[in-house]
Amino acid sequence: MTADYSSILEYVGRVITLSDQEKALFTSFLRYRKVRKRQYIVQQGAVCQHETFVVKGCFRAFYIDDHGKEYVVQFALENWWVADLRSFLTQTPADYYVEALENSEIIQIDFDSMEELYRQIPQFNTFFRILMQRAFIVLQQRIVSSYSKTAEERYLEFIKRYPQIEQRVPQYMIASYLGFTPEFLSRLRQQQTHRG
Amino acid sequence: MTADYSSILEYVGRVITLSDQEKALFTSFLRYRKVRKRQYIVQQGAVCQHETFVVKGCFRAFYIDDHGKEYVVQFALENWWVADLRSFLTQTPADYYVEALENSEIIQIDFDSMEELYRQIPQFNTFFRILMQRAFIVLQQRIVSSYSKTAEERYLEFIKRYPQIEQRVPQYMIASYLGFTPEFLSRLRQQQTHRG
DNA sequence: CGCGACGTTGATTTGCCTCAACGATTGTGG
DNA sequence: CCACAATCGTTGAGGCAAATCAACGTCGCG
Repeated sequence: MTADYSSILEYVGRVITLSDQEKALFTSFLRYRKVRKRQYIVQQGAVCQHETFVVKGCFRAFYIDDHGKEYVVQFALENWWVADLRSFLTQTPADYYVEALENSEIIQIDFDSMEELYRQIPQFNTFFRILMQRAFIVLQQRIVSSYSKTAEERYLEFIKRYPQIEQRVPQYMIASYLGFTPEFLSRLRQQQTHRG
Repeated sequence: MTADYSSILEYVGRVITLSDQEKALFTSFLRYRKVRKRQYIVQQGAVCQHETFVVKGCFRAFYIDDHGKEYVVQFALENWWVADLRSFLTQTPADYYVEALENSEIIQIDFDSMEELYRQIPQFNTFFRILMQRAFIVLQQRIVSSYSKTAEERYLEFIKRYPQIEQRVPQYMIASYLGFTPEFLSRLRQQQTHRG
């Protein structure tokens, strides 16, 4: 299999600057993988072993509650990161599943390599600090949204912000991500077409 | 005014190790302030100038929508950080207000000092990376909670997790933080006492 | 071709909201 | 030190957004 790290190097390079030597060291910690649709890369109850960078394809992280109901926590497309972060950082059993929604190609780094990476190239602290700050801001906005807006407003906001996702994942997962039922999303969409 | 930086140094020291010289440099970037109850340290529409560490007292960050309705985004008690992070990082107008709920004492660092701090003591990248990772995890759990649990469950979870907050802030702010109305919280509490 | 996954539609229910009125407490200025 | 206003919590009646449950259509895939 050809491990092409150009995408992640480009992505990292937009935030921090690495020498050729550092790039080589960085990629030596990485593992390139292909996973098939419906395959899980994290399982609820098992320790999340890797941080995952999506090169190609699509994933969802989701939670299953006591009643067996699914809640989509996050989608991850090209150039996004996905993991059960709490599980990864504390090396304890995961709360979420992470599942491939398409045949995908990913780049992974495990816990020990991550520690080593921070030690050998401290700039990655800066990189992930900035990444986490951005992710935090988005999550905060999502919470305010979920309390201050109607289901319809959140749906319109979503398809405007992530038009690519809408095309690629089943509607019931989008409904779950937005915090309502697939039936209700169906009705929203029907109203849309009758009006617009 | 006596600027006592021991609380923040202890807090930082739990995550990274600093030499005495670095501690001195760090505190030279900081500013100690007292603020009175009802005072705003961030205003919607104005650039958020500082990251704020709470030494003593209590704050809330909140959003006001087009209809004038308030949404509490975050509480901050002793040893917590608070800011409008997006506004601070991008130096653009804030979405949130941050208001003191008690007479408080805080430690602040402004944007330029923050940049300088990262440059002169790179370990602070590690510090804030870890801080943001933890905050991210908590926010993700809050989103799942808001979709998977009833108002009552979220309330019970909240008073169990943050018993100190319940004692110190008005109920209508807690209701807002949890995403429902003060009237509904009142009814929940009435049921509680009739049952327990 | 047949089955399972997904989306749609209808009827009914419910969790929580809105609006309004009313105590209780706190704080403040005369 | 009292009167008055403002703030906060409570309670009731009625309403609505979204959920639930169930049935049915359809498409893609083995």
